[in-house]
Amino acid sequence: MSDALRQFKSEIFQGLANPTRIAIVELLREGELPAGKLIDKLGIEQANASQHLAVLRAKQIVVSRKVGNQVYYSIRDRALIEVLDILRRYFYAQLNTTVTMLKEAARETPKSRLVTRR
Amino acid sequence: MSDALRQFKSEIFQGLANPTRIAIVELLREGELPAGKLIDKLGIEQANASQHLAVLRAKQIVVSRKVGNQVYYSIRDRALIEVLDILRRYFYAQLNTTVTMLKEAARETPKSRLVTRR
DNA sequence: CCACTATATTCGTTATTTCGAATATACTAA
DNA sequence: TTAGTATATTCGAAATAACGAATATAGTGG
Repeated sequence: MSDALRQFKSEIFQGLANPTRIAIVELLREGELPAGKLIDKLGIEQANASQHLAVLRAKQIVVSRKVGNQVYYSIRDRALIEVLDILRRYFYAQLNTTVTMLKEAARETPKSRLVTRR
Repeated sequence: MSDALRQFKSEIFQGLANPTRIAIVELLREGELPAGKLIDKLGIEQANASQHLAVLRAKQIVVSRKVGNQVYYSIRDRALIEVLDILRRYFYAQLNTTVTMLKEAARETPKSRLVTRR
């Protein structure tokens, strides 16, 4: 695969590599919202929200349009929602795996060993 | 959605937010490889590759198993490959959009204006 | 034991990200 | 014009990431 494509992918990931920005994308899942609404729901500083929105714009994850005084944001491509959905499933799959492993470990290992081991 | 899930997602994205690490994941797409093979194909410093592998392990993106002298890496969950595929399609979709927009702009705007604008 | 190979970790440096505070810009309404 | 609201940008500090050089660890075969 080309370097350009790898670069592009890593920039998308970088754009989403922050819990606040994920929250923003998820708030936009149902459609566009003005920046002010986002700030209210996120409960963070206005400047900070605006900075995160700038990152999302720079990485082409969202687009904005101005309406009078306000700026409406929306997700540029539904593919990104799909990505988040995949990761949600992935998260729960991993959770199950972890829990299963813990249960097995508990069954196989006498309690006394659990305490003193290593 | 829960904070924990958002945190988890952002950590996955952080894990993939680097072209070298994307290259690693793509090299592992067809199955496991020992670290040495990865280093050869990536053409980077051994220490650097090992550091990136440590990040991928920490974010639970890959798993490793030791066989004698070597450490074999593989992708923990195919879902991540799916994510990369979605982004590949997304990349080309965006490319098309951009090209189309450039073409339209060129048609609508006389050449003289393209030079002097702003 | 020693020497060798494969991989990981630590360290120091430089670059990037994140945040809040302050400031700037753009729009509306009077 | 001025005042007010919505949003963006700049600045400086603290935290985090990335890299190569050096070193450490674990495994294999004499």
